[in-house]
Amino acid sequence: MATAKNGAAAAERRRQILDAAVRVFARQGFHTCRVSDIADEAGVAYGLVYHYFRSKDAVLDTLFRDRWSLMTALIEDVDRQDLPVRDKLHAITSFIIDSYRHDPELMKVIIVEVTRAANSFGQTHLTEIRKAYDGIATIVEHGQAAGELRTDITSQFAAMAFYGAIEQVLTSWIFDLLPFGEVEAEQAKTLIVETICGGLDAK
Amino acid sequence: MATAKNGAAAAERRRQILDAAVRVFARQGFHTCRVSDIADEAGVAYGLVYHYFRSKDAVLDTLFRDRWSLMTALIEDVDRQDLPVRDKLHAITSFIIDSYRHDPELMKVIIVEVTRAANSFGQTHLTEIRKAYDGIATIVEHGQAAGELRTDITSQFAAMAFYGAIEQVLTSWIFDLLPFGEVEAEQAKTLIVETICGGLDAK
DNA sequence: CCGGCGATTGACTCGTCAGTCAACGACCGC
DNA sequence: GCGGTCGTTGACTGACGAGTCAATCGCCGG
Repeated sequence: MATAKNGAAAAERRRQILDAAVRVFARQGFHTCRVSDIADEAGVAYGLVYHYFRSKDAVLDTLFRDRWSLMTALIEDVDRQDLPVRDKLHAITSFIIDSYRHDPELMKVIIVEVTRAANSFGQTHLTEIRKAYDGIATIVEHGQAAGELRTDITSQFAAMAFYGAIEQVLTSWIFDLLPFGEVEAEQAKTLIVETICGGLDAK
Repeated sequence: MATAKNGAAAAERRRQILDAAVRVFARQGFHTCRVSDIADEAGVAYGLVYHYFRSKDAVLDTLFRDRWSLMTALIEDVDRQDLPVRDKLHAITSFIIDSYRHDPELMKVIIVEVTRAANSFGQTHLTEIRKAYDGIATIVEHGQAAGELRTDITSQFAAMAFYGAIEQVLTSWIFDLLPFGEVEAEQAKTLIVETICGGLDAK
């Protein structure tokens, strides 16, 4: 029967395939890799991938959803706290950058294959992606209401600029356009918030 | 022989195919469309696409290079002028947004299929893309040297934040996350520069 | 008119994979 | 140790689409 042990083993196998998929997608890209590459990387038979996932797409869907839901949850959570806007935005930036530091391959896949691929996969997840933007916009609105942020820049717009800056920095790390390390990661957190809130103008 | 008339006719045919490709890529995406879709859209035979282009990739390459080279040229040109940094950044923002206003489908293709698809096509054009980032960074450096911009934010970083903000706004238009029109386009130009230079903080 | 050359056509080839499925194996309860 | 269930295997199929190429067209110079 489907005992707890069986369930755990199944979850482990599933994880094994997902982890392999992350490595393969990061290395070769979703479109360029074959399902057999994932199976080989995971050390399982081709058909087993289809035992755990409906299709190749479903594997990427799972990777994206599992991770993205954490982010939207965090955004909502942060907004509920009683903090200065800067701290809220810093918390979001930290979360994203730490996600990258912790698992660069997974973040590469999510950004390159989903978030930035709004034509193919992003289209499917547009609602979820939008949810993150909207959450950030809400935070900005609260900051505006509290008099912390200027009101002549719409919250939707500010959210796009903020998120766009973060994603561009991650992308520049992913493709080695800017150097990445512990130091750079910490600096980036401050710099992004500082740029967006403080602006580039000399004082 | 290859007379001037023949040459002109050939250029026209080539253009015809390129224009069709823009429409098809914008509608269906590069990976999802077939070469026959481009041929059908252009009203020519399948094989003719291969008479004018080495491969399907070459069509997209051409579209990207033709447009992107204009942008890097503009960036270099703007930097040579004696203007306040804000005006320089405004000029770049204007150019990109006007490009979108003038030919949204072409810009959609370039952003979605190349710039934001650094894994597949972007990889091929990484050098050209980088050239634009570097050009913006140079402008920031000159602004810093002139005392117009703060120096505690590195120019590379500032360039990423600036470009990232622009691209995110375009992306939000492309996928109908924000409304687009003449008014929004003009507002966006000011807002992007204002956000990046002035910052979101209330004064 | 004719010969020739480049433009144009579209049926065909050929490789590539996503997804299927029939068979095999390991484990468990009885 | 027997039967059954579910995890696992990997060869196979069917669809699809990029790129080829031999045949046709139409223009132009002689």
